[in-house]
Amino acid sequence: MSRSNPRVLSTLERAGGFASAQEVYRLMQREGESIGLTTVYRSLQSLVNDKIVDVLRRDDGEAIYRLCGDAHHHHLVCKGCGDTVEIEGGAIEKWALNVAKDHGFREVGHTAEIFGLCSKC
Amino acid sequence: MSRSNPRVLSTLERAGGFASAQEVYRLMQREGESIGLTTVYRSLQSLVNDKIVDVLRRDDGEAIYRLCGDAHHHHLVCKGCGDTVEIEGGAIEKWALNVAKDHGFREVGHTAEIFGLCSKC
DNA sequence: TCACAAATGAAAATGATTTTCATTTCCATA
DNA sequence: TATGGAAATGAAAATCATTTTCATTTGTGA
Ligand SMILES: [Zn+2]
Ligand SMILES: [Zn+2]
Ligand SMILES: [Zn+2]
Ligand SMILES: [Zn+2]
Repeated sequence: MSRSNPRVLSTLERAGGFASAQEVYRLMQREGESIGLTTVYRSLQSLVNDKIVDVLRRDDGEAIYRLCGDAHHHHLVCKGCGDTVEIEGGAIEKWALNVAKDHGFREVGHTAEIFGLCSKC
Repeated sequence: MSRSNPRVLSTLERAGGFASAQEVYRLMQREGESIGLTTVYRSLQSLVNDKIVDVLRRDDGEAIYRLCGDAHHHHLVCKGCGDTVEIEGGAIEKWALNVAKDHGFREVGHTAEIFGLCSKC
């Protein structure tokens, strides 16, 4: 296993929220950083192993990474215009933990998203 | 949009639990059915559109499909072995509705999934 | 300086999924 | 029954994220 290239972590921080390996790579290129795609993948994997970043999957299957420390939140998305509101998890956080615990699961995570039509649509 | 080939649904039933498109295809081949991989993919997509099957992602990103009861529910999935527990929404249903209403949204829906490591993993 | 391990990245390989497109199957209507 | 167009089919090619290979570079301690 190789160690993570610090510039990858720094770029993921700067990206804010979730970013895929490809996006991190493109972002670094755009900023003139010289790095190989392979190193981006290896670094992100390493950061996941070290539990410094979280990894999820987009609907299309692409892996997306995010700093674990980032404030956890969810989204309320308008199906019409795409407007998005960041919302606190609130009740759902406890619900997810309780359900998981009831079934003997550990290292628990969750995803949740609300969608509908906003007042303008 | 094409309609689902009924043999695909029948095979997915027989598979029990989750199966990927590739697995459904291999299973049909092994049973001597003549079908193209493309048709398997198209049929599964169509079944998802019609909400007859659920689709999730394995940790490696491969899409897996499964027959889904009509009742609205959520899933608790083991990241290790893929075991899945169907769970009632409970608290999350109200949470989603309330959050949406607070922001003036209507025609509200939501997605939620819990994942972790089961007691056997 | 030397030797050796770790890091790097270009290019090829992998593997799931999608797209293309020519062919076949259905089906309604004349 | 014949026929024309729509829908379904599937083989092959294309796509695209991710992994693997492997030769080269870099870092580090003796
Ligand atoms: Zn809107
Ligand atoms: Zn949450
Ligand atoms: Zn498990
Ligand atoms: Zn629900």
